[in-house]
Amino acid sequence: MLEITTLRNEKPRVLEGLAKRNITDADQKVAAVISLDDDRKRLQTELDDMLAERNTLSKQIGDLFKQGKADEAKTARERVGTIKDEVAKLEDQLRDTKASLEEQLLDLPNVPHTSVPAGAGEDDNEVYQAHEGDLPVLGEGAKPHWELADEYDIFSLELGVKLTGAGFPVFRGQGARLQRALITFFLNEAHKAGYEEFVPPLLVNEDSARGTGQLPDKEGQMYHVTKDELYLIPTAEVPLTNIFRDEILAETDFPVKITGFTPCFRREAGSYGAHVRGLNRVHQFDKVEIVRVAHPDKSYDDLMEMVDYVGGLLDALGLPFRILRLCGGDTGFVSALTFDFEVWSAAQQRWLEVSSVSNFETYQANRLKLRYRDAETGKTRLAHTLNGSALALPRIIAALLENNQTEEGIRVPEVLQGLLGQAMLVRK
RNA sequence: GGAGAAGUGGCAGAGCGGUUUAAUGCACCGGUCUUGAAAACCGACGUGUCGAGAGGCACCGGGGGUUCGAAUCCCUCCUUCUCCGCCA
Repeated sequence: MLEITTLRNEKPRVLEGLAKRNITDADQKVAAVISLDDDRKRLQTELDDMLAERNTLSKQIGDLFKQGKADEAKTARERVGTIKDEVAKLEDQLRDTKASLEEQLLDLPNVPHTSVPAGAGEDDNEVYQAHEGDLPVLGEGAKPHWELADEYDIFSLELGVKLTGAGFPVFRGQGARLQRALITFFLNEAHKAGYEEFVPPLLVNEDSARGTGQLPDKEGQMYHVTKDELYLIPTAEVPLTNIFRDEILAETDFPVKITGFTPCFRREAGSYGAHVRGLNRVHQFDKVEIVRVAHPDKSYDDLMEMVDYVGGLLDALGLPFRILRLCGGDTGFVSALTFDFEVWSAAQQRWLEVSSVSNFETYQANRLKLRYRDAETGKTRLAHTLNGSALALPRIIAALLENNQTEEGIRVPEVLQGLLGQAMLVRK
């Protein structure tokens, strides 16, 4: 959620930014928010004045009774009676105003960073860095990962259908161990890079889903356990970031760097066909996430550090990848700047997104009430939140299987060999 | 799942219808004293909101109600603790 003071004080920047998201009526929307906020202030002041008078009179009534002046007390009491009606009326108006204010504020996405290019969709994203090396060229008979999965007993989608439904892969044998090796590798690296590891709950309450912005907008994305009013997390970002909900940090607490491995659950009814075959898009997948809470002056340094870190992971795995700076039309609603990481999937001959690293500036923090105390002024200010996948497993596995297939078997990246206990995946 | 108790400022802990704008202690911060530190003393010491400011208003687990007036009474939900049951 954007801050109203930002809308008021930095309106040109806000409008310019929203234009990059192709929001045509941003001007009216911002004006409407400000006008509602004016109403809110006016109502608040009127209400406060009423309450102040009521408080004074109530105190007087007490005194008058003590002094035995019952008549005067009665007059005052009548006056309070009329105030009460006023108060009720004002409270209703204020509640309604606040509700529509919030509704309209939620309708505004984050203001993109100045470096975000304008653009309509994914075709307008900018290649920020290419780490492609020489894209691997596969020989005759190279197979996509879903065929390799059968041949090598890596995972089974059919079994997942039997147990649960479409989009729930069942990893087995060396595939299951490969998965575990990747998780361990990612967590070990995060630990080395100074991220504190958490094992968070996989179900969160409504407040948490609201805090990171999944609610009310993206309700359909999450599995909802209605009996207990809980949501299965679509990403570890939700529990990890909500750790800091309603917190006030000291400047000395920065930098906050945490990580966690969780399964992620996404309902998104995707399209069908080659795009979603195999592990390309599933309802449940494993991911290691890194989250940061940053000082506003430092958050973009932190973002670039995260980008370098994620790139390092892909280098270590020997996967060709590129980094995209998302354009305004493709940048997520709550993000100010997002870098997507895509690995080359050699058999499918296409790029697969494996990570998204974003700075949300104060957009999430405003929702979360995540603040820090400015050491100089002693005032509280909203902190910046950032997160990134490091990394999402299924597409990494897809690329590893495809890119590393040989006549003899599938080569395991060196950094995983010790964890897996084998240097090659072998046919069943 | 059943029975009982409790949720107050960073922590501890009073207050149980109107001198509470929440006592007091500890912690933290500033100062005096000191070569330095400790101790002692003085001061400041929650969050949000409206206001240029003075100051006002709201918040005592969440929500609702009673009352001229609620931290205090009532209802409801949540959480924690104790006991019982079930259980990896």
